[in-house]
Amino acid sequence: MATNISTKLLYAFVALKETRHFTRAAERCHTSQPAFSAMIRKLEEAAGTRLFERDTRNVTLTPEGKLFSEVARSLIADTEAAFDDMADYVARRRGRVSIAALPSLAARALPAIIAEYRRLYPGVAVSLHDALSDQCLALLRQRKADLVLTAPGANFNEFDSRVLGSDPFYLVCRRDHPLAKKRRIRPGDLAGHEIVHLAKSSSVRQYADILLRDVAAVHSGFEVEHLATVAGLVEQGLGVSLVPQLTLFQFRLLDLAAIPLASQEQTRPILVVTRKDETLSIAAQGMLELIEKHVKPVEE
Amino acid sequence: MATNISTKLLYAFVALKETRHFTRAAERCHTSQPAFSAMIRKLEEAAGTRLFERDTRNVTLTPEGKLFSEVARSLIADTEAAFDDMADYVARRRGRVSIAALPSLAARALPAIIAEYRRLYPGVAVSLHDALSDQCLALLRQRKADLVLTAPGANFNEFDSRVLGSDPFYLVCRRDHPLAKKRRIRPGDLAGHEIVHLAKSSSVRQYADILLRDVAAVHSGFEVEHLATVAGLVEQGLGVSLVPQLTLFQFRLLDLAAIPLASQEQTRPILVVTRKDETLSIAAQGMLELIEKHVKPVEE
DNA sequence: GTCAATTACGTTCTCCGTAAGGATG
DNA sequence: CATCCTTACGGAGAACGTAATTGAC
Repeated sequence: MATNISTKLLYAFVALKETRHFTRAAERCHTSQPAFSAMIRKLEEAAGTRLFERDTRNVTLTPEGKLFSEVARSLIADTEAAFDDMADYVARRRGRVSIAALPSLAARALPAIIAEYRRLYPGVAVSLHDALSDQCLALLRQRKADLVLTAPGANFNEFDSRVLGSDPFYLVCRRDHPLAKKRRIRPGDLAGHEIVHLAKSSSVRQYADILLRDVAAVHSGFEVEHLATVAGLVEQGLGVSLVPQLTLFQFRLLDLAAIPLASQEQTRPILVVTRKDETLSIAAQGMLELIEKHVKPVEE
Repeated sequence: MATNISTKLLYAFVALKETRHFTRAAERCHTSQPAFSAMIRKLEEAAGTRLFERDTRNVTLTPEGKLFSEVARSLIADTEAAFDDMADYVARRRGRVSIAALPSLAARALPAIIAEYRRLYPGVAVSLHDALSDQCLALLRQRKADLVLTAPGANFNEFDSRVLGSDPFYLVCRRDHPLAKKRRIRPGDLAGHEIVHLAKSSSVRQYADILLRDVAAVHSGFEVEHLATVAGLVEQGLGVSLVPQLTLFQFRLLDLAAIPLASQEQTRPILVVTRKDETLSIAAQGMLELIEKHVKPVEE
């Protein structure tokens, strides 16, 4: 029933239709003339009727050949379009990639990566969501994001995740603060100091809380949403804060001191999270490679 | 460049997409599982990328596979539609055939043939033009007719023509006319009788003129367009006429006498005329076969 | 007699099926 | 350890190219 038709036969048909000459059509198809005859014969068998009327002198389309002629053109065009499209996606001349990332990553690390990506693959549409971890994962679940950059949290079993790098914590304080003179900070050093906190929903806060678990720090009473606000409060001497390296740009703007924590274990891992058992699109793979290229050197 | 893609590969793709299982998809394609794997591999090579992500447990579409999936469906559908259409034309479930014929043929012989054709092939659109010979040939030239039934005339070299049968001439007259008692008429018998003529543009007239070339017949002064008018005039005793057998029905309606001419050579050949070096459509071939089946027995 | 499509025929190559291999849960 | 996709391999059939044949002008 389902006769097997190959594009080769369609190309042969079009070549013969246009040349009206077996020998020349065979040349155009890079094949010998008898082989070409066989292809036409095979196509005619599939069609169930002669498509060309021919003798040794003339080759003309039959009425059925004329009917087939119109459709053959569009079959070829559609097939070529399909594979050309596919080649565009493979070459990242077309496509789409959507990233969701923590605000700290979205603001600082990602823009340069995205800029390079767009330079390499201008045809691919890139979208970026900056959101807190839970919302990033929700976007991933809803397929509104392909890649998520975040720090570890609860319920990551649902996804695939890989460590991209780790983001060490720093103490930030005024340059005239007593702790500003230290080269390294241990959590215990913070005992008795007022701490400006981010909201509990932020991943930075969750890691900071772990760091401060056994420390008698004084809560400043400030618990704000944005790092820029933390920076403003710290600059006014209203407290110090613990933030990851990737957010330091916010504090450097105000000429605050940033001192690394002594313990290297006290870092916030940065993960790339994807949906489980699903392949990244080629566009997204390219983005991931670029992210790894940029982030890895920062870590080591 | 032009990669050769066969429908077989597209069917394999769809089968695997729907079953998500190589072994079952292979069964659906009536092939062994390794052969099926090879087909998928070949399609992926043509696409330039993996279309399925698979391990021993799961088979899922890649993002590129999803893209291809949509287009594969329509490629298959278009190809099937093309060949199904062709099968319809071959089986004369669809198509078109246009006949142009002399009025005498169109009125009497053809309706029954066309009726049978429509019964056999109800899907084929049949059109019929009744016109004089020159106009029939003009329709053929303009491709508004596929088949012409007419009598020989000038400039038939432009076309292909075949004799279908021959239409012997009859004398028609009132039953009380002196000639009505004869069993056979020779042209000479008409000497002195008034003749009712068709217009000179008709093929009947042209053959009648040849028959009367050497006869001192009296022109009645009537030269009319339609056979029905000839019949009316003859019925009123205003003359006799010479007409081919196929037109006699017009005269029998009025209970007139019709006597065959003695000389069998004095017949009007009936030709089927087609365009030179062009194939008849399958629909038209069927019509021609039916015409030959009906006309041949009349002749012999 | 020449040009061109078809047929004949031997070779090559692709495709297929069986059987073994390997990965995964 | 059972499932199932892949690789290996040998054989069958298709496709191809060269050469001979047929046919039309």
